Amino acid sequence: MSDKTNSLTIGGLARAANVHIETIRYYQRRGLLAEPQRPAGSIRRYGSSDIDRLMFIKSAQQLGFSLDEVNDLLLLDDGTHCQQASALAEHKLDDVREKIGRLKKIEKVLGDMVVRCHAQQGNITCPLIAALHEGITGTGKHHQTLPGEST
Amino acid sequence: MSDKTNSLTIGGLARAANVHIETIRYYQRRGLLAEPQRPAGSIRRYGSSDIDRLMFIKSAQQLGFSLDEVNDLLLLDDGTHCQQASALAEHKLDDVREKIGRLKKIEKVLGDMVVRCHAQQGNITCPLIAALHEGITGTGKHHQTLPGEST
DNA sequence: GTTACAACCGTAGCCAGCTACGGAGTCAAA
DNA sequence: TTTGACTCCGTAGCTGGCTACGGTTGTAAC
Repeated sequence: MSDKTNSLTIGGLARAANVHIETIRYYQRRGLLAEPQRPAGSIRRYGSSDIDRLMFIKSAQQLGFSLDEVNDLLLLDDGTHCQQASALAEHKLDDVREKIGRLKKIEKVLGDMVVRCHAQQGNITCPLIAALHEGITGTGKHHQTLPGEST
Repeated sequence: MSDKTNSLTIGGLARAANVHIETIRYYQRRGLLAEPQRPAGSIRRYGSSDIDRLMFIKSAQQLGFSLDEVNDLLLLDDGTHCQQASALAEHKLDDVREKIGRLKKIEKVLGDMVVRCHAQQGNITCPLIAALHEGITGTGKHHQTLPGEST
């Protein structure tokens, strides 16, 4: 898991991978990143493989994978499990497309409201406020009992 | 704020508005919903205006407004502040469009990866895993120090 | 050898939006 | 009048991904 030049301190690793020290610790606690042995009362040292791994994690996160999902991807890290890896990606792609779909519905509703507001400038009843009272339909999932659902 | 028929208990209001009792309490603590007076050692009663208000909140939430933003909208609830209200909606519309844009970039990257995985079935190095190692660019905001940023 | 900066480590806090718990009080029906 | 369901209220916990704190130990430069 580590190369021959494990010379970085945790601070050096953080700078090299452009993450916070506490993020590294957090990933170690989550099991995403190994904690190197401490050589007899000394401090831990890190190498370029740790930088790579952090970059991998960050890349996957940018694509919308949660840390749990990143963990799954890391298990397929040897590159010989292409089917499983692409299945994860396809699943994520579905998620992303569903989110886009919901956001587009929201975009339409909001856009229509704004247009109506601009058209009715001066009118006493605001179409936007009125619409909120009447209830919005068709913006996708009910948010009722679905916390963590972000727009 | 309340009509003549304040007859609902909090449980009845929750059923009528299709929210959890604890959600109502939470909104009261947040100041989104008034707490009716308790008539001398009795329990609180709610009316249809409270149902309306809950529906308003839920509608706005479905459009992606945070509870703080919903609070702002509720201040414009008399319908005579159409400009301010539509300004909030336009701002939200910008947010939504930005999110759509970022998700579309992610969709493209993920989609390309999946296609390449399917094309290279059997190859030893998985294109997806390789891409994650090489780093992803152009998927929008850096997630570095931006928690709460959801895909 | 001292000083100042890092690393280590466990634990607590942050954000939003709830959700749960527990003990006490209230209400309505039998 | 008792029973059982409901309300009240404060407070704690949950999710995910960090971020911060504070006391102790290690390290490197002068």
